[in-house]
Amino acid sequence: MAAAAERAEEEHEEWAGVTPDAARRLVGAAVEAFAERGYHATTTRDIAGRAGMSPAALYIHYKTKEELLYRISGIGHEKALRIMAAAAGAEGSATERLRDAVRTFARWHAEHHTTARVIQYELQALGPEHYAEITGLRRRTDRLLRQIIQDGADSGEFRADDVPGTTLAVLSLCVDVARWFTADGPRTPDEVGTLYADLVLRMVGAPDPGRSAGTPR
Amino acid sequence: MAAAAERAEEEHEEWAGVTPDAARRLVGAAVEAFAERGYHATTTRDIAGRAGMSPAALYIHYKTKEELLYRISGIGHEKALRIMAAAAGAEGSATERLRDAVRTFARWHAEHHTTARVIQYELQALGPEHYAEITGLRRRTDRLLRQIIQDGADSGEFRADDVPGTTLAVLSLCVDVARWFTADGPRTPDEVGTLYADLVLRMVGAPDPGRSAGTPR
DNA sequence: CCGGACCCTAAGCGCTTGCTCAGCGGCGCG
DNA sequence: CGCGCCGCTGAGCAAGCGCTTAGGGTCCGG
Repeated sequence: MAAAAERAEEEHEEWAGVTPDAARRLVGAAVEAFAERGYHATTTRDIAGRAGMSPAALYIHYKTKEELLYRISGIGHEKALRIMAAAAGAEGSATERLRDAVRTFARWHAEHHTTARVIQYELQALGPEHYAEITGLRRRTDRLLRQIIQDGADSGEFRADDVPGTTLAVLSLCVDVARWFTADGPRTPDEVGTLYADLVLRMVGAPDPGRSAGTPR
Repeated sequence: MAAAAERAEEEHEEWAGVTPDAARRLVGAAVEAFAERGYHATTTRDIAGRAGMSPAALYIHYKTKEELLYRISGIGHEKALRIMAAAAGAEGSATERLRDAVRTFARWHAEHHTTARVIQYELQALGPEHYAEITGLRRRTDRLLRQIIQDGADSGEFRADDVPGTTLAVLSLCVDVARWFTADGPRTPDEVGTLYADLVLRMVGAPDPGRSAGTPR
């Protein structure tokens, strides 16, 4: 029991904004459980147990199990949106911004693959109005990425005939990292990020730097 | 041939190998339900109801609900493997084989997105030994694709420093089609296949054939 | 007419689920 | 010290779950 509680708590303090302490422990425990077995296969007893408390304690901090998922999804998608926004709003060419966007976005999905798995693959378990709200966040992320690719296509840096389709593919690539990534795999989150950034830049037909011909920094 | 009955079940033609008729109807109903709500959120009563029979009838044809998922996963992954094998075993350059592999593999995931969603995203609900068996099929699919990319890298057609990583990314791209594709979206399965084939060929740095209306740098 | 093989159903069993509620213990404050 | 507050628990409820069982309708060879 105590071991389970400690393990839940040693997780990243990505939930630092959640108070009080018991509510935060519950979020951490729920993310772990949802990522492992999926929302519907996880019981409230399991979540409470991992957080080191009785099943009834969960309902002091959250009205329902679905509200827990909603809180997790909200925080996670807001974080993902901020990452994309930081890259999209930076100075630099479309190539530089796209590289940064894919690198950081894919890296986050690898590093926080448990959280990412929950927020990307358990969405359908949300109630209709919560689902709609979260979908709005995703659409904003999508628009930011699409604008980068559109900019590159307009300026001639990229060769993308189908900007929405290419955007979809890039986003799909990054998101799906959460499905296959494991901490004990051969790649670090950093490596996944740079690999994916390289692959995507070639996918959009960006000029190839540093490979055969050196480019001025 | 019971033409009328078969036409009524035309949605589920891909399960033609499943007999008797009631067992096939159950498979079709289960795929539909699993794809919509997920394995754990689907009840045996729902499956039986969609198939037009009582809950108890399910257990005449399948020992458990998990066995239904196992049958579905087996048939689906064997089909996916055959598609990949056909492309990998064809005559032609690595470029031609990769284009064909991605085009047909991605197209199948779009056209049969309900089945694909179940077999790719509900795997964890299988029991350990069934899971291991299905994972073996996936590994064979992976190897076939990796060999194509390796061939292209060896012959100099592709520029892929990280062959396993690139293989993972390509497979991930195609599989994830099942997650976002819907029949009422703007793209047909055929269009998804050709778009993805183009994107992947550029991703591996294949020489650019007479491109359409691209804007040369 | 029989008698069993084959499919199917109505009813329901044992269990787990999400969630509730009366009450308890330790803390801060008067 | 006494008292209220609040986070929490033990016990448990109604509902729904996967799955079982006893039996009924239909067809067929005899």
